[in-house]
Amino acid sequence: MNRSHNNGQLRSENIGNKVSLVGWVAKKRNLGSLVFVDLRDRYGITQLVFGEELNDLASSLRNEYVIAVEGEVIERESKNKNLPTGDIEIKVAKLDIINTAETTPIIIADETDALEDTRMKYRYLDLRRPTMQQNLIVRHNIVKSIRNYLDGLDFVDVETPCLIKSTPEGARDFLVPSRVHQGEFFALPQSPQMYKQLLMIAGLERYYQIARCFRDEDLRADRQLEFTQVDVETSFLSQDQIIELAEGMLKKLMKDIKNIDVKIPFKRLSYQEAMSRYGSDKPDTRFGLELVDVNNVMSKLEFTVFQDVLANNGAIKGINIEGQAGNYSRKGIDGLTDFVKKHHAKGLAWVKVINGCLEGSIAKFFTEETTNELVDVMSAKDGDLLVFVSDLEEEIVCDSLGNLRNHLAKELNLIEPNTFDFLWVVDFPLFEYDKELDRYFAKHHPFTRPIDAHLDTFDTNPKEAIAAAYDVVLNGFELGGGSLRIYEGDLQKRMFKALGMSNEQIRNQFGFFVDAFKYGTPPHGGFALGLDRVAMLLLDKPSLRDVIAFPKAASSSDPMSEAPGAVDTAQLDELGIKLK
RNA sequence: GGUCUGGUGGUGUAGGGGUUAACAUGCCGCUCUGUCACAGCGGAGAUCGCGAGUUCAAAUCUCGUCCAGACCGCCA
Repeated sequence: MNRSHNNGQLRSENIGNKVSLVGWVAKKRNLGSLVFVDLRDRYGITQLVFGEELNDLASSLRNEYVIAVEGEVIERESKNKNLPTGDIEIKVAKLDIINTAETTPIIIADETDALEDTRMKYRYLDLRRPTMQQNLIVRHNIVKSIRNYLDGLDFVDVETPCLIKSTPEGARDFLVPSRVHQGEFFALPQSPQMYKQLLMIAGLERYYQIARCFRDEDLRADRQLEFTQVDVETSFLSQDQIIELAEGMLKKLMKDIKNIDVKIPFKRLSYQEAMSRYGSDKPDTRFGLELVDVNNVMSKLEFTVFQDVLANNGAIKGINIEGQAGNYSRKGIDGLTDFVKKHHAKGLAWVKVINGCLEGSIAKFFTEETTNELVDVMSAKDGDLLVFVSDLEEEIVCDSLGNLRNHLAKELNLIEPNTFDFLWVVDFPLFEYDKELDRYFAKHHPFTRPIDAHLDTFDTNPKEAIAAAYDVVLNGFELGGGSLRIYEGDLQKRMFKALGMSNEQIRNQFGFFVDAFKYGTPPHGGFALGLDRVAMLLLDKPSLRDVIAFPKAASSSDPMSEAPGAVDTAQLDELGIKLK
């Protein structure tokens, strides 16, 4: 198809040009013998005007017809300053209708009133909306910026396989049956973790990949079954050097995409500090509402609930919701209580500070002295609302208040738009204890290196062991993370043992990996960045679905293709699979 | 697996025991030479997600079921 220009291109300096354009009919305005058509393509909208001689044909146009026109660029009698091409229009001399279109189920415009459901079913029409195309283009530019950055630093893009061995640590694997080896399965990678480490053993030194990863877990607005990671691994670099590398990448990205200069180095918080101040290992640091430890003052109250909790090594923390005493009625506070209960808190105690005195659910337990102490420790003043959660498990206190923080920030509009607050969370625990299974699991993954100080003791004192692991957090979302890896074979074996694996299990699952470590493994480490989340945050979208071309719905299926679907028995027979 | 919310013309909503099922937009037709959310007039389009039940009567109440979304569990 010959086109001389695209639909976002023509300006008043083109007046008099003979042009040919193609695109979709976005809108027709029929004034009788005069017909206007907005012609849309990827690049924008150009107004076409049809005179009497083409009136019949132009009148037959419907929305979303694909057409080609030839004509002359003329100055508009009345200009539209909302449109880049609004000074001109095309006086059409020739109109070809290339294809017709039925009425679309959703309106093809930036603003659609269609619900998620309908948009997903007709995703190809949803993606025809300029705003969705813009999202995909920005995503492309993000990838381009990252590739440019890494290419400039000598990184090599290597593809790793999608059909791999299942290693059932962490999330559930997607399994793919093998036809040739009946009864055996490949797994889709949750990340290219072992392969990128093998590439370091191979001596590539600097690897990256825009890698598709798969996890068979339930979806959320910020979680998909398949997602894309910027996967990076390096040899011979320290933790600080890797963090600098990632910071440089993100700094360039923010400049390239948002034209924002972010300051490096980013803030750093230890895991401990993040949890105690924000109740989260991915805190949103764009606003205050920090958690305050109030064990001391609360222990002085004649309040049995708190006394019981403290007597049994529990925790009490509070948040000062500044200036909001007047804005939260009993009912409003009930709403907050329901919210923390969803996160397993048993309740929400509260007091309002009014004229230096306390009012509210636990006010009667305070003396003048303890009131002053509380006001002091919470940095409270008149008009503040103080809320508290107590529990035997500190984790529940932190988690519920951490979530309440985010909830309050939204409810009270505390977040300044277009702010990007990057932060590293470091010094993660190496292990996580599972109460039900009564054993330790790797918090990150089993290849994560303990910090040097804990190399001797991580397996004898797993509770205290700290990992050389780091997460980068943006606005309350975990963008990515990484670690230094274990590069000594015997250390890796000790790690597997600490995770409760027998020699046989190690052999079966990680034999090839352990073997590789024997032949000169360099110190290495890296990180991975969730590309979809980066795109979501930079585009300020509430869901990953807005930045993935063909995402899955929350029900783990695709409303458009209706995948997953049943397969016929011949296919199953070939695979040796019988359904129950 | 669990909790909550929702499902009504193509799309988005209102209605919550008796209605001609309302509104907006979209769609179709007619009129119109300066529109750009064109305007004016006319019109078509809904077995109210599905299945049972209660009732003289169900979009409306009850139960079940399916679908969608948010959240919890799960998940880096």
